[in-house]
Amino acid sequence: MPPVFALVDCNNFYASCERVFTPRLEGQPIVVLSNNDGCVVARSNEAKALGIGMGVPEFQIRPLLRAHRVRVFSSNYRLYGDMSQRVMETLEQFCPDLEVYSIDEAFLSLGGFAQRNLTEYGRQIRRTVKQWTGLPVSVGTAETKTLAKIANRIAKRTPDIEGVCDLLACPDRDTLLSRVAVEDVWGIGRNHARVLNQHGITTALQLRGVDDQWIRRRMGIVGLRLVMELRGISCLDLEQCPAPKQSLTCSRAFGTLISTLTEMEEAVSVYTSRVAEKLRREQLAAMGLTVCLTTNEFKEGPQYSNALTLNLPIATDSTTDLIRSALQGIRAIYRDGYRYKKAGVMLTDLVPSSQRQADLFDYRDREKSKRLMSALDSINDRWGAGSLQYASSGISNALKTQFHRRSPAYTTDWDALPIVSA
DNA sequence: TCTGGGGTCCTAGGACCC
DNA sequence: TCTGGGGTCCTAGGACCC
Repeated sequence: MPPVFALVDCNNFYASCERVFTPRLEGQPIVVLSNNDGCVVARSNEAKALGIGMGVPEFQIRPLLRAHRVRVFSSNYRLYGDMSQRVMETLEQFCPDLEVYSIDEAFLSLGGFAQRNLTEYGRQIRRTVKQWTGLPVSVGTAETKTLAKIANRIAKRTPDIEGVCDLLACPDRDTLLSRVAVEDVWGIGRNHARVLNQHGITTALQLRGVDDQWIRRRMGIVGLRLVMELRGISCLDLEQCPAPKQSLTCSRAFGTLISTLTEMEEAVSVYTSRVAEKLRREQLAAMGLTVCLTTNEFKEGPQYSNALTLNLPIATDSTTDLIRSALQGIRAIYRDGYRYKKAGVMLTDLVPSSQRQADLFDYRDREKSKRLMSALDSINDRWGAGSLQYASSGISNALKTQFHRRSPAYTTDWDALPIVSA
């Protein structure tokens, strides 16, 4: 049975999530900003039409935002995460073979649905997701994941096909591929696009026709696989059970610059607590910990950035242990005389927490630590992140990430339920 | 004044071993 | 004093994704 993939992708996901709970914003330009209200991370179609680019710093487009009365939101990841889960649960009803590829997209394996009219099936998916979650999605189908991505892109950009494109049923595939720029192909980033353009390859159609040896030399095995996928030979399978995580990170830019070790220690302590929570949620323990810090690269003045990796004596998921190591690390690389913009903590060499190796010299009471951590997690889960925290995390507000324009947690907080009035 | 955060995979080169 | 080839593992850096 030849493979058939569908890619279902939410349109302008974060912006659409905001709109679901504020329907009068339908037709209005919306943007959603990153942490600290720094950059644009999502745009409604109306905002895109104003020429607002992805990743643009907010302060650069402030006059434009004001002139066109663009609605601006800080990012609200709890809301988006919850909405994402609802979309995925809806998709599962249509096809149990589903790979959640990112927060706003999923691949479905429709090999067994080949006799069906896939365009019609896609429309049904689209209608149902819209009805059950309020979110608009686009559907692209083809015989490989890479082509399904392209089909989805076509579905989004062609107004008269109602958000669904089945490339298998398109008689003029070559024409369609000739209209897709090579940098818009999944897996082609800025650098590869530049090299390909230099060799006269500017469209997906041209990329499909390149010489195997040439692409292997230029872009390695990844490039060759990509070209095969464009030719309709499936090389990327559906990955239903996500591979266990290899690393977990918490890093943030500060609300304001930091220039004391005490503040830096507080920040690192907070970030370590966050990443330790993630670690326990994944039921993993870490054997490696990396701390890093950096000054503001966009600013004049002395620059410094550094990172240090520590090997932990035993695999651990205890916030206490991890903070101790992280502080040791940050003290080693901290230098006076700089104004720091950002710091981060990464956990590596992750192992399942159930099969942690016991250490001969590990005399601490593991059970006690486990009970402490689960108490900590349930309190913070119930009362909000950071309700209970370590003294080393301090109480200073300077470090707080800023979200001046955040929408309520409509779906995950009883106090923030939207109010319907007659 | 103001520029995000969190991941994965591949490759080349060096160290080391037999 | 001369001299080979192959394998594995690790790391850093580059490229990509959302």
